[in-house]
Amino acid sequence: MQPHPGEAAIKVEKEANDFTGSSLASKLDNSLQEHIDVSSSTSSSSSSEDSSSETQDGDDHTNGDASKQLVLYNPSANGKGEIVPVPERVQFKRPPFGRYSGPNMQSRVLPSVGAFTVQCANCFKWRLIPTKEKYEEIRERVLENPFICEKAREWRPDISCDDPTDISQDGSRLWAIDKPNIAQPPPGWQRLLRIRGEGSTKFADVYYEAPSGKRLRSMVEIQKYLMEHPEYTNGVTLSQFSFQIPKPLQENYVRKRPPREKPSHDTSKPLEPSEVNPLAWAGPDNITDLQLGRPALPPPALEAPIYDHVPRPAKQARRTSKQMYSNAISIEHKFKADESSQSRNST
DNA sequence: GCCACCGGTGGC
DNA sequence: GCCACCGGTGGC
Repeated sequence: MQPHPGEAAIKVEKEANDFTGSSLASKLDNSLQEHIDVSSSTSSSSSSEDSSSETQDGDDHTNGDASKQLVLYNPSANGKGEIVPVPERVQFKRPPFGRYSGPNMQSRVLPSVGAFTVQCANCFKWRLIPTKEKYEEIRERVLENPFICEKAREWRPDISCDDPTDISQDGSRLWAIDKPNIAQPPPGWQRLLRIRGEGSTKFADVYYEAPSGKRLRSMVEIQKYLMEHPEYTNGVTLSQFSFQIPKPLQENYVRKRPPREKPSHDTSKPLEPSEVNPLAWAGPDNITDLQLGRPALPPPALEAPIYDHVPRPAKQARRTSKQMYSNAISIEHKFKADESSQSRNST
């Protein structure tokens, strides 16, 4: 398969009302959505906003009621007012598979999150956020304090809702919806998001890098670390950490878990025809919850489900007796977002 | 030996 | 289905 070269990415989007505290969700009926845009590789000069006809969907109202959305953006060098979406298209040659691409593949996979974007609550256009820090700051309060274009004046003096969107979901990137209101990491700490490759069992991983450089991957580890390092604990509390990961818009980006072992092979209840829903077969379950308020993406997503049996050659021996379902998509892109490389330059 | 990354489980 | 957690492993 050979997806289009310049389109390793996709936009991801979905309601954010599924983050744990559903309380929040309920309170904002206009689901906010954040997006994470991971630049993938490949060509395409993803100009910041090709409002080309391609997929005119990310821009404006990606979602009728989407009010705020965030996308991850890698500020690369500039980070000032200049917004270069997807700066580093690390020309990595798409490793066959993640890290198994051989010794010389530059740095593993791809860096990381390509851009941080937030959708204006008023005009619905996307505004690239210059730095991860700024993005985190905005994200921390999106719910109570929706983002609007005017706020971008902080780094782009003349920006307004009249300006075209900074970036559109043109299929050149992978988009993911971030969770709202995630606390900013404590001073000295970094919250890192690593996007996994397509077909993995999870979309991403969050790590916190402590002031000491130690990386922690769960609340349990954080807690333990804090206890063992009182020197970094000044006012740091667990509430400042969140391991919530964004959701990819691309359906099937993440491999689904096979149904759990049914305990009792239940045959007791014959299915009613209606339950079977003979028509259902046609319904690829994509689309489902991402109603973008528009016809659906021209889907790069459609090329996803390819059931070839090449489940990422990883730790093969690791399988239990369950089967291996693999809908490993032949991924075209193996990117990895990486914020760790981001330098702060906002303030 | 370390660690980044991936897989998978258990609980809800 | 999602989330939290963490074991294992390959690569360095």
